[in-house]
Order: sequence, then C-alpha cells, then structure tokens
Amino acid sequence: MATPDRPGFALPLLLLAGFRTLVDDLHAELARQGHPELRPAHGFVLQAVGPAGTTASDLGQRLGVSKQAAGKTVDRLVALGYLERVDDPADARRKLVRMTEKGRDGLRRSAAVFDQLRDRWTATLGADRVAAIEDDLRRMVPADVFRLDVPGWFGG
Amino acid sequence: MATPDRPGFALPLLLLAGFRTLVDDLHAELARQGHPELRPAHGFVLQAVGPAGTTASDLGQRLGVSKQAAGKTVDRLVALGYLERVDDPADARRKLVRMTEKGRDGLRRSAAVFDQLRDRWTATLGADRVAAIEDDLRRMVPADVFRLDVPGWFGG
DNA sequence: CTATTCCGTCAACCACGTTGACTATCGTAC
DNA sequence: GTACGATAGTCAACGTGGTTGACGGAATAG
Repeated sequence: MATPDRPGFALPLLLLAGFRTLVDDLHAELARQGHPELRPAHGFVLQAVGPAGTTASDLGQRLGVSKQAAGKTVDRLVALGYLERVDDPADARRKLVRMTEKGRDGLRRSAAVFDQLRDRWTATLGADRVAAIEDDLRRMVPADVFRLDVPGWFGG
Repeated sequence: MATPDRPGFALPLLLLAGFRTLVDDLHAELARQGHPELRPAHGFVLQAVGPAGTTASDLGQRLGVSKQAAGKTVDRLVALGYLERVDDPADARRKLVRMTEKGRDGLRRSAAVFDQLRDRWTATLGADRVAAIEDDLRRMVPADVFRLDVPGWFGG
C-alpha cells in the first residue's frame, strides 16, 4: 500500500504540499509587507467580501459555512482592522460587511505576491507546465468544491 | 489583480481544490466502507504512527506539532478505536502508541481508495499528465513541508 | 393585520492547535 | 549512592475556526 508501484498517497499529499508551499510563502511575504496577522483563511474571506461588501449570511453561503461561523470570522477581521460593519439603511436587519483600506491593501498585496509566486513556478517549470497543471486540476475539480466564485476575482 | 490576464489566485486555489476533491471523495468512500468517523487529519496521524507504533512526543515531531497537540489527537483516535496506548516495559515514562486492527483496516482502505481515485484521474487525464503533475509538484515543494516522511509509506 | 421568512446574535459545544507548568522517570556525573 | 539535568506524559488556560439550536427584531406575503 502506497509503495512506489502502488501510488497511494503521493498525489493528494503533493497537492496539499503544493498548496501549503504557496500559502506559506505568501504569508511570509505578507508579514514582511506589514500584514503579519493575516492568516490563510482570511484571504478567502476578504475575497468573498469583495469590493462591494456583503452580509454575514451571504458570506457564509459563499464560503460554505454557517452564518454564525462567518459572523465570528468577521468579528476577528473587524478587530484586526480589515473589515468594518455598517448598518444597512434600506434594511434594519442587515449589517453590511465592507473592506477597510487596510483590507483592500492586504488583498492587493496578496494578489501581487501570488502573481510573483506563480512567476517563480513558471520560471522553474515553464509556462506550459504551469498552465497544464491548472488545466488538469480544473478538469478534475467539480464546480461546487468552491462555492466561492466571485466573478472577476479568480480569473475563471 | 487576479483577473484573467493576471493569474493571481488560480493556481493555489486549484491546488487546494484538487486536494479537497480527492480527500472528500476518499472520506465519502471510507464512510461507505465502515469508517464514517475518520477525518482528513486522522489519515496523516495513522500514517505517522506507522506499523511499528511510536510515542506521543515522537508523533508530534513527525507531524510538526507540539507533543500536547499530538497527545490530544491520540486521545481522540483511542476513543474512536483506531489507536491504543500501552506502557513501554523498557521505560516507565513512555507510553507506546500503536494501531489497533481497526486502525490498520482504515489505513489499508485509505490506501486502496486513493489508488482507485488516482486511477480515476488517470482515466480522465492520462497517466502521463498525472505523473507530470506529481513530478512538477515534487520539484516545487521544499523537502521540509512534510516532516511526515515515514519511509516506505509515501512512495518517495 | 397576521403569519412567515430572513438577519444577526447568543450560548454551548467540538476539533485542533498553542504555551506554560508540573510530575515521574531515566541517565549520567560525581 | 546520590544528586541533577534531560525527557515523556499530562493538566490547565487559551485562541481559532467550525457546528447546532434558540431567540428577538425587521421585512414581507397573504
């Protein structure tokens, strides 16, 4: 089991390791650029909030977690200064969750650093190999694995 | 940022999605085969315990977490019947952590299901593409991302 | 006007991780 | 032989990221 002739764990382990490598590198660089408190999960949350803002319930749906979990995550990001809550004038039940300037800065830097990291992969593997990995993964990943498909944010 | 012409988040997101796809499929199948309580993290722990058994401190080192965290994880897996603790006759401080027959069964089935899933990827993408993904990832992942390299268990 | 649905929140709980402190034991140096 | 430092396991407190259930207030469908 999981010996060289029976491939076993290699593929999933490598996918996870590849992801972790990218994310570890990202956060090391983000810490250097003034965002040491940004954790891996926060990036997805900021992406899901988006430039237009959203509500906690909607955020939960986009991230595939309960509205309560989304609310607690927003609490933490508000405490860290990345998000703010404002009352919705049109609906007194709702509280809009919006990015602060610090949030926008973190997201901008994340995207820039990810681009650099992808460039590093391209330099080592070649553009066609990186594109092939992305193509192949796209073919194997069912659409609903990421309920988080904010249009225009993931290049897909 | 992260628009189609600036690749941004696509690669890391796809790596994570690929991993999640495989792991979700694995656990759906494991649940069907009598292991509904096995969670993603447990597979790594059982791998790290290995056929020979180990101690909580050593386990923590292999998994890259504190000995306390490893101990708590062992507690849960003991409660679920996958691991057992036995006193080390040679050293009264130590408590050997060993797999039960249920643990061995879960690990065997995990490896078998992963093999099947890899076959499914091979059927869709072709053997050379899957091998290319694994090759490329191996080249990009630093050796220390997985402190968990039990010889003979990961085919690498 | 009323019934229902929706939004945010509170509370309790679980999984998984951290640090710090503590006991018991082992190995060694004296 | 004993004293001492290193090691193994555990306990407590805490943080983060999730869950479910319950609840009050606001919007909306009838």
